[in-house]
Amino acid sequence: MNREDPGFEANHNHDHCMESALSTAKDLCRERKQRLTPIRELVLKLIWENHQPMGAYELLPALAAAGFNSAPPTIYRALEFLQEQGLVHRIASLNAFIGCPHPESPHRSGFLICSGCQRAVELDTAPVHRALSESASELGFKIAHETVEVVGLCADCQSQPGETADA
Amino acid sequence: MNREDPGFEANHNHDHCMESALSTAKDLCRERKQRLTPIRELVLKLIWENHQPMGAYELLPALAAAGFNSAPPTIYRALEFLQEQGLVHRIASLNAFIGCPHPESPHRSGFLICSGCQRAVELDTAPVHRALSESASELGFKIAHETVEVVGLCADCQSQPGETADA
DNA sequence: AATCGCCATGTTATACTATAACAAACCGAA
DNA sequence: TTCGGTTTGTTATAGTATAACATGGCGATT
Ligand SMILES: [Zn+2]
Ligand SMILES: [Zn+2]
Ligand SMILES: [Zn+2]
Ligand SMILES: [Zn+2]
Repeated sequence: MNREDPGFEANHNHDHCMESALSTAKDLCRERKQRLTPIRELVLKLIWENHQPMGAYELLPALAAAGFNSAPPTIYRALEFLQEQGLVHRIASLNAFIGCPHPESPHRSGFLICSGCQRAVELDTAPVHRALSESASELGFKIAHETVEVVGLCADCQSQPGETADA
Repeated sequence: MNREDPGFEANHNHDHCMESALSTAKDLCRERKQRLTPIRELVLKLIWENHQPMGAYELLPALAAAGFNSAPPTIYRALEFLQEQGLVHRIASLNAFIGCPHPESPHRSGFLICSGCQRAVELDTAPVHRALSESASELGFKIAHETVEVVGLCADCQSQPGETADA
């Protein structure tokens, strides 16, 4: 546990990062008496391998290649399970799914999404949540769920020529 | 201009609210030399009439009823125009569109969405933006666009029996 | 070990959301 | 009036997600 979130750093140890996420997932599912079946584990692995938001249909070919059925319900069921366990999050503005770097406890999620390199990192949403809570409570609104997805350019991509900060 | 944003108040003057939005839209388009054609105006009217986020395909029948072609491109083109002019916003987490209460100038948008009555109100996102900017700048991330969509229960719906704050 | 029931997966079909591509009509400026 | 760009019509298709029911595997209980 307590893995590092590599953020937008391109040169972190990908393999370690992924293995660590999978191992944490196994531990958590065992603790919770949930079944991390081969399909579910494979989907989680694929998401971490790519290390960027992945569309459901992008994942299907790899499922087929691994010998599983690859009709849409297969992948959506796996994604549903992984989301319920907090192992992946859905990014609504991209129709895509990404691994959660700290699935041990449920939490509000928010993302910075780089339009240059397509990577996304999970934000600490506490400050955003405080701001939202304040606005909401003025209206007597009771928050149940927050979607916070910010598109822009990461530090690396800002220094690449040709990248502009358009969404 | 300077219309009131009725927020979650159920008993505001709907007709006035809608007429005002349409009249503002006409003014803005004239100023900008953009053409608020009958289809575009009708789509905007339908969105304001319902006064809640509307899916593209929910709007199509009314287009057909008004004698227009009602194939999907018709509605998406109108919505694209209205978004470009800032007259409507898209809510990604709902795949839906809603009228903007202050389209005079471009702005970041954010929404509180009531899961009880399906209404949505546009937030003042300045405080949220400050919080996001701070988090982003720590990572050297340059923000281009923010999606902020908060689901919960409005004050009215909290007092209705049977409503819970689940998203 | 056998049984039972639940959960997971397979399979087919379909709903829902959005865009591509090209033709025809319209509209406004020169 | 003519021209050229914009808007709309039309057909087709891409992309995202779920319904519904059958089948199979796994694990708890006996
Ligand atoms: Zn997370
Ligand atoms: Zn980047
Ligand atoms: Zn707005
Ligand atoms: Zn409400």
